[in-house]
Parts: sequence; C-alpha cells; structure tokens
Amino acid sequence: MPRTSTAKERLTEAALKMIWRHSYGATSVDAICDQAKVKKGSFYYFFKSKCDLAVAALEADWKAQRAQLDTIFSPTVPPLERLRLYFEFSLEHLQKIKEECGAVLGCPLNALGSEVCTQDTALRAKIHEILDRKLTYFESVIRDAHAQGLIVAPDAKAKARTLFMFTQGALTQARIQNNLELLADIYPCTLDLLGAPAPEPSR
Amino acid sequence: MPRTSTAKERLTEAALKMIWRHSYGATSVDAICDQAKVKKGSFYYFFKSKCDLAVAALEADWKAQRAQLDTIFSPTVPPLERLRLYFEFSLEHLQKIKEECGAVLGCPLNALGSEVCTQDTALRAKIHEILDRKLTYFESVIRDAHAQGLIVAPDAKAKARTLFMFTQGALTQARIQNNLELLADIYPCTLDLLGAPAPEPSR
DNA sequence: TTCGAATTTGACTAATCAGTCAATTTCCCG
DNA sequence: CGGGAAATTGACTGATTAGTCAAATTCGAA
Repeated sequence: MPRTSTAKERLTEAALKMIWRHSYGATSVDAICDQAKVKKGSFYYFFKSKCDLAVAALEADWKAQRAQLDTIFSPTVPPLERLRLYFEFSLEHLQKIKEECGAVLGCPLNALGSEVCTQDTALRAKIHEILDRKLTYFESVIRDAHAQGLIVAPDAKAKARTLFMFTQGALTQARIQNNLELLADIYPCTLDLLGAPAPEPSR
Repeated sequence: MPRTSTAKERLTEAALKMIWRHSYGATSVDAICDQAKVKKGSFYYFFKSKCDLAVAALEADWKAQRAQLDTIFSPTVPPLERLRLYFEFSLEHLQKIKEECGAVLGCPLNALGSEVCTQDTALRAKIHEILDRKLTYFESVIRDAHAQGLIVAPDAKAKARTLFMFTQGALTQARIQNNLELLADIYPCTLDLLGAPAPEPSR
C-alpha cells in the first residue's frame, strides 16, 4: 500500500530538487517549505539548519540511488557493459529532468559540492563521502575489466579516478552549457580513455 | 610609473577573488564594496547589478590571463610541452592561492558557471564564451601534436573536448576535496588519455 | 580660474533571509 | 477514552539583501 509521504520526506525531496535546479545559495528555506507544503516552524522541528537539511537530502537521495547502482554495477554483468548501462541510465535521467524543467542539471554532488565546499564543513564532508562511494563502483569495474583482459589497468584506483574526473567534468560542462549532446559520446570516449577496443559499429 | 588602481578595477578584482573563494550566492555586494574600499553608491554608478559586475570581473580576468596563455601555448613550443607548461603554471597558481587562503579553489569558470548557469543568462553566456576560448588552446595543441605524429587524433575537436572535460573535472574534484594532490598526476594522465608514449622516468 | 562632467558619498528603501517560540493540534498507545 | 508525546502552526525577530538617490566632491579641459 502506498504510504502517504511524511513532511520530512517532502522537505528533503523538495530541497534536493530545488537546490539542484537552482543552487544552494539561491534556494531559500521559505521556498523549500512552500514547495513541500510545510510551515517553517515544522521545518525547524525536523532540521536544525538549512545545511542540516541539505545533508539529509543528499543522504536520502543516495540511499534511493544505491539500489539502482547496485543493479547496474552487478558483478554478474560484463564490466564494460556496466559502464554502458550506467551512462545510459544517467542520460535518460537527465533527459527526463530536462523535459520537466527545461535545463540540463548535471551532477548534483558536483554542482552543490563546488558551491559550498569552502563554506560548510558538514555538507562538504557528506558530499565527499558520497562521491567516494560512487568512485568505488568505477574501481570495481576497472579491476574486473583488467582481470578479464579487456583493458590494461594495473592501477585500478588511479584509472577509476581519471575516468571519474572525466565523467564528472562532462556532466558539469553539460550543465554549464545546458547541452545534453555533450554527453552523447561519453561511453565511446570512456572506452577510448580506458584503451578498450571500440565496439564494432552496427550496420 | 605604477598607476594607482581605479575603483572599477578594485571592484572587479575583489569580486572575482571573493566569488571564487566562496561562491556567487554567498558573496554580497556590501562585502565586495568593503573589500574594494568603495561605497555602494559608487558600485551602482559603475555597474547596474551584481551580475553585471561578475561579467565584467570575468572579462577583466580573462583579458589578463590571455597573454600568459598565449605564451604557454605558443606554436613555437612543442605541442605536448605546451600542455606540460600549462598544467605546471595552473598548479603553481593554485598552490599560491592555497597558501594565501587555505583552500584549493579549482577553476573559477567551472565553480561559478555551475552555480549560476540556471539563474542568469548573461553570466552563463560570458562563462560559456570564455570556456570555449580556453578549449581552443587545447584544440590547436592536439591538432599540432597529431600533425607531428606525436599522437593519433584525427578529430582534434572531439579529443580536445574530452581532454578539457577531464581537466575541468579534475579541478572541480580538487576544489570539492580541498586536495591539490588530485592534480599531481594530471600531466601524465593527460599523456595517457591522448595515447602519447609516456616520457622516460628520470633516475 | 571656471564650468561641466565624472565620481563619490551616506543615508535610505522594501524585500527577503535564517531562525525562534509558545500555543495548538494530531497521533498513538495503554 | 485519556494522556503524553509528536507534530504543526503562524506570528515574530533581527540581520542582511540588492538596489536607489539627491547632494556633495573631485577632476580635467578651456
């Protein structure tokens, strides 16, 4: 049975959406409360500050994403196929959001992290933590691909970090330019970056 | 003779520094005026809005950086050496700033662009424009390197974009994690990404 | 030196900001 | 049903926000 959403859930959901859409600084507590249909008094009953809400919002979002990522990055899937699936999934998600709000939003961790990292220690720490966990998926992919002789990457950690920087950079550029096409070749570019043989073009 | 700085110059300089250091949203016009020793009335005599100032600040900074970039990316320098010099220069700059303010700040265009791109069209357009110009340097490097047989990159534009995404992503990660070491291997990683033979390790 | 333009000043909005709080309502458990 | 905890409310504060403006000052050229 579909349990009705709680005020706390509505707040974290609205917060993530609005902060991602606009920015941390441009999103006021009042606006979040309006969107979530919650009075400000209630807000401060659940959260002790705006930053506290942002941390909770990231945590809730990560918890929800995890299951999907675990499916995509399942060890039963061939390593490079995991990456293809991941990019496909991410692009579809960004496409859907673009249709909703008209903008390419990139990665919320990147956008928010870059904005608040010099202002709020707790928020930065949470973002750092989640980014590290995401990196772990890449690491295991590359380790497996190397073990199976699909690519040459004796230092999986380093290679994963490079790939991670590239993909995160691509997401940021797509956001800044509001252009999803910048991400169209992200999978073949990844294969190239990893030194994997390009898949045969279907004809 | 060292001309004394004008109020307008002090404003753009302070604006860039403070916005880069903190963020666009967290930097108030009052704070910028204080830093620049200019009264707010004067501010609005020179600029019609905070966003207008930010555009002017980016433009002034770009104008100042251009000469240095033209030197680093001079066609008389071997292509891959240009990249090495560029990373060296960037790292030294970030190191110096870190010593000043204790934080790794990454790329101002990236940080600011990611924050304001959904809020302010003029600012976004200016950032897009400057990013495109920076990309041009990479393009010419890669075109030259390809022509000289140092790398294989028939599509210089695409390769430059990939490299650009990687380096920008690296800068953002370094900012978020406040860790300059993430940039330590950026040149060898770039060579690897370009498929250039690694330089012999000195012993 | 004089005059008009460029610049500087500080006091002033009106809106918005994050955050507080006592009083009230709703909820669940015994 | 009763009572205590959990949740909700709306009015409130004091600080900060971007932006305005008329008056005063400085500057440069004739």
